[in-house]
Amino acid sequence: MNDQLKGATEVEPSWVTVDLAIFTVRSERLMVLLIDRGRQPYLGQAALPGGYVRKNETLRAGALRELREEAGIDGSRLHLEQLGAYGDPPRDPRGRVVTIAYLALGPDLPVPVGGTDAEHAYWAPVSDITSATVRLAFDHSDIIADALEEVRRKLEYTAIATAFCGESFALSELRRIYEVIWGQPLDPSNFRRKVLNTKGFVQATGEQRLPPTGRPAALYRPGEARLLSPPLLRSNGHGT
Amino acid sequence: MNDQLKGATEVEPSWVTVDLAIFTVRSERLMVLLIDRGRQPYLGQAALPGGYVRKNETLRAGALRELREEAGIDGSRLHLEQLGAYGDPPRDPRGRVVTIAYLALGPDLPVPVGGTDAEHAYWAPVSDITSATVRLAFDHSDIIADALEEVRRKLEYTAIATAFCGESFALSELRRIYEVIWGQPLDPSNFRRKVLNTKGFVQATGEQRLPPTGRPAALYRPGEARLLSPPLLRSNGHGT
DNA sequence: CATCTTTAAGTCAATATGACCTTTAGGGGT
DNA sequence: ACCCCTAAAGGTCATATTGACTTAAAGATG
Repeated sequence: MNDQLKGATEVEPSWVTVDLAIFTVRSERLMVLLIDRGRQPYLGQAALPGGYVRKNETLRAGALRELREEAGIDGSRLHLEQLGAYGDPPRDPRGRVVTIAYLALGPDLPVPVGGTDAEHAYWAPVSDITSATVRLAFDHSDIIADALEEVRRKLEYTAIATAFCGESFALSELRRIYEVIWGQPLDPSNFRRKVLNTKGFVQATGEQRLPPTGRPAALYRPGEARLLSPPLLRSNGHGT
Repeated sequence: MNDQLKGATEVEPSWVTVDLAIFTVRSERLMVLLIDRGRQPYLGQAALPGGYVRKNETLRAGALRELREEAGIDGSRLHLEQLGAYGDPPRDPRGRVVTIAYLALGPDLPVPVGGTDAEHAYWAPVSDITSATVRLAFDHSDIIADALEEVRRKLEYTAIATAFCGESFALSELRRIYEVIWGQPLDPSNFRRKVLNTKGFVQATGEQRLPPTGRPAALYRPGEARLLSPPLLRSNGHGT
């Protein structure tokens, strides 16, 4: 935004991209959408979907476009927030590349269809990346690690967990989101009490759903609250 | 990071800058460091310090350099974190400008000396900007508003408040930080109990300080904890 | 209609919080 | 020396929240 140094010798033009960490919960695991790169560098290696920001396009619009183009996902119903900028030292003779990472959260999304290119898009367990089982292109492993930390913390003091659920959901589904992402079981009764006592977290639809077995569950939809106060904390301390 | 679209018609080179929202507490008010712009655009108007990121320089290093060059502040003792990327639609024929905003927090810093250019640097009350009393260049008012929100929230669940204090401080000084930034009084006794019972928040130095009047205050230094759990919440709800 | 499973609701001790009060340790004035 | 003022330090107590646990309710199955 400032132009004080424009034209100074050390200044160079840059390329700005957006990369997307798209999270969902599938089969009891937190998954992230990956693509296999169809070109250099890192040809054939797994990476986050993303691409160059176009002229006259806001960063957010670019993220939404990539979401659609590379993952075949309509972003209008997803939670989408900016994670931050990653601008490691240049590795391309054409100039520096700075990527703006976006975090997208959605309900158990359909297996993505192939993107615009011949790139294969698929869900991978986040644990495979954080445990370094899968090695990603660029610094995408770092981005996913940051995204995971962000999600874990935000589950505590915001209502984003509902972004992983569909239009309506049972409290046990919402609780499963927490359990999967935090990697720890929660007491069903205490969770229910906490969620229902937090004004605006969820809103009863009045409908019910029959589980495969057991008592019918009341259904809820996301409430208007964005922040939870007091927050829903993990039992053991999460810091020092 | 991704190169899928490099060379496509809609892609353009960009200019990457860093802008700094440097906060401190002076005379019972939260202040932000501003400069009066010495060139176009927005000549003469107030703006955040910042500038172009140089070749082979990390974003963080660029922020630290600008901190030193434009504000005369040694950033090694400040809290410095990335706030996010701001990439409004291009307004410059040479291409898009994306700025990476950084948030810096420090103790009552000396009145900054003039920067490298003839630009005048000075502290301005944040309230003057959020109340639109002072109009800033670019979208810097938005950045400051976001920074303020970030700081207010982080006071709750992190130990960043100590970043506003010096090497050692009395609990009343730490409390004043909260009161000034949250804009609400806190019960001294309850605040003390909370801070001292939160392991790792502060650490007693064993020394004392004589206030202008009243009983000597024990001094503390920042603890090792980065996160507070449970958090130190504002009394009234802060969102719905 | 007994049983299984899951949701829903209740109990109770431990902990944390908010509001408020008392004591302590200085300095200043008389 | 003594009293008063101020702010720090420490304590009380009712209330709210949490964690661990128990009990009741509503379906499906055989």
